[in-house]
Amino acid sequence: MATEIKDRINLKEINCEKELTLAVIGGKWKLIILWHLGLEGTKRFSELKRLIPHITQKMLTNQLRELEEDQLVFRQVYAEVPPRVEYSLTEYGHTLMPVLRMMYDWGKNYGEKVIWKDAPTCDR
Amino acid sequence: MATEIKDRINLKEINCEKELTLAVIGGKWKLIILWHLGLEGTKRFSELKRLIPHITQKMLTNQLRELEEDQLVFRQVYAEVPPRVEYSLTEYGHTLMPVLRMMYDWGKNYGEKVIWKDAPTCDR
DNA sequence: CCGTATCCACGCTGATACTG
DNA sequence: CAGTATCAGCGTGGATACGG
Repeated sequence: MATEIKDRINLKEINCEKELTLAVIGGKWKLIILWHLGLEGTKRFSELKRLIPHITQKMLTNQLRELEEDQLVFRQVYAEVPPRVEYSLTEYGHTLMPVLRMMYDWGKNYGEKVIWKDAPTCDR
Repeated sequence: MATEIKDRINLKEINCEKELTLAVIGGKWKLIILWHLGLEGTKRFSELKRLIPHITQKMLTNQLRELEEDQLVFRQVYAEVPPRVEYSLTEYGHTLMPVLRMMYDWGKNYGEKVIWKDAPTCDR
């Protein structure tokens, strides 16, 4: 059974609304998932799996379910054989993109200036 | 012994620079700490402890150490009795504030529109 | 006042195998 | 193809006690 959204977020004992944001995007794989869906639009489950090689099937399902509960991701199931499921950002999900872009920029600069000279790069 | 910054961040297996940002601010108490230091300036250890009631001494120390290693927080020790230690944002730490403010705004709206009518409020 | 050290519980995550 | 189910490890964080 999927976790109730309030429960999952209450567990984090939110001190401030920033932490709500963190609770929602803080999952280990959520940023990449949101990034792909935001920039490239609708993706099938298997496409996401291929785009994020290191993720396990279990975690991809898990993270997508939570994002769906949090109303950032829309899940479209087609009653076909073989089954087809497509994921996309909800309207509200799109409002996160400026935040992610800012995090991207800051992280990029931080990597270059503070951590590595050869920071890892992701397609943008 | 404090964890080496690269080690701690490498453990997260960064896929993209956004996740670097997340690795740096993702600690359970780091957002509130950064927020207080960013808006209100220099704080003593005991002041932070009072401002963040639920945090344990161990975690406050821990989170501050990591923020210091990540070069976001500056730690000033005064050789006095009783000892006095003051924390403040580094110059680089200040560059995070726009990101935090954006997260604050998004989280606030998200709380109001999606989760609760009566979202928790933090001083701003 | 500002920490460190130790112990421990819990939840997140991964590996693996199975199903409609 | 797109999932569930189960089991196990390990890191994160909390409680508590002690130290300079």
